[in-house]
Amino acid sequence: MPRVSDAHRAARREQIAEAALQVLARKGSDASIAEIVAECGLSAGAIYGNFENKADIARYIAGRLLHRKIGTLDEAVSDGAVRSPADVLRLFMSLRRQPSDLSVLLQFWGESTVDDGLHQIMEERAAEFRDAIARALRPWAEVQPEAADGGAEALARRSAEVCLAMVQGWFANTALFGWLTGEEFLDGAERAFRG
Amino acid sequence: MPRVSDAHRAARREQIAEAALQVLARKGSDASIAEIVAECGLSAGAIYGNFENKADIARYIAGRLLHRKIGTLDEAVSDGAVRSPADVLRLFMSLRRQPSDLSVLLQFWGESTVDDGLHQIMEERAAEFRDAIARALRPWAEVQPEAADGGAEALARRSAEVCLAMVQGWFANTALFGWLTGEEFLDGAERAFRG
DNA sequence: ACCTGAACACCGTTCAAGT
DNA sequence: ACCTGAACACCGTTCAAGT
Repeated sequence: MPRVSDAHRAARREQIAEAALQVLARKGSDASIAEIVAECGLSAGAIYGNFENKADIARYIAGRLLHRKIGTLDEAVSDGAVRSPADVLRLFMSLRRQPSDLSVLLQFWGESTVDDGLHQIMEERAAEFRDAIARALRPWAEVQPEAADGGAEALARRSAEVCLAMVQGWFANTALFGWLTGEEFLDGAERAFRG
Repeated sequence: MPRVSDAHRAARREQIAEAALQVLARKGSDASIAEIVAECGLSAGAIYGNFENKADIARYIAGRLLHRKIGTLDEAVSDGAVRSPADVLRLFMSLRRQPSDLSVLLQFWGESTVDDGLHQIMEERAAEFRDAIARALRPWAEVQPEAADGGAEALARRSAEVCLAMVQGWFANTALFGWLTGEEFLDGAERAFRG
């Protein structure tokens, strides 16, 4: 009878991950299992019955965190309107987002450079995110003069890679320094790269 | 006689920091004092005689790491030539740089969201870096039509903020995914934001 | 004055004993 | 079947004893 057990297990994992996310946002790499135990109301043993180890909890959270962001973007551009890279970024940056999520995302970037399992998850999610942006840019790419020879897909993809890198920059800059709103960043980029 | 002692102390700190940088690049947050001890050839006690604690070593390394990058940029633009934001970024990205430094920098970003002392160092260095870019952009800003009414300094500063955020994005994207060379990123940005 | 390394408190992980 | 929490190995930090 794995039905009940699976649902129970999924709920427990979610309960533990939610608690761990809170503690990570507060303490970062100083987050201890003892604190996660206190936050989720279970025991140390229960955590290790549901996750392989501490790094495994981070991997689970990373997958969920990025998945939500991507879904929200896909939904917002599903009307198929013509949107320039700046338009798509403006749309994405205007979506509601928790500042503490940004902190945890930056912690995951740092961990990724050293934890192969986490790195693989980040790469998968980044590829999904890039593809979502490329889909959103497709109508715009079709009407660009330099893509007349059938290169619209390549242009959309390359532009999506650039957009993703810019989102990363805006995330890092916002989480660390808070110098620029999304508007200011994009307006500034348009002025600086106008040509 | 603090002369000999100070020089000795500075050399010891450098020796320990250099060893810690190697271990951080390999192990990230799993780096242990025992490994740093093995790498630098001293004892645990010697480390705590020269640094307050493990986080203090990271702060010391962070200060040095970013300081070198800024100095190199300042030197490269000291001729005062007119350079657009894309030119300045192209110049900076072409400067030699260790990939392992990028990994450690990303780890520091993650830690910064949770370690106030490290965060303060990152903010100071980022402000220096932004000011260096703004100085490099000043000749360009002077000849922009929209800055005719004396707003050249404000334009240079705002553009420098945008450039720094883009460098952050390129660092993160390169360290994590390696999708784009500096050239491809800048060319793509010019095409995407041409207007 | 500076260094060593055993000692201490704490953390991640396990597993025998409970329900 | 799942949970508990004491027990273990290991890590960051200290400090008495060495030179």
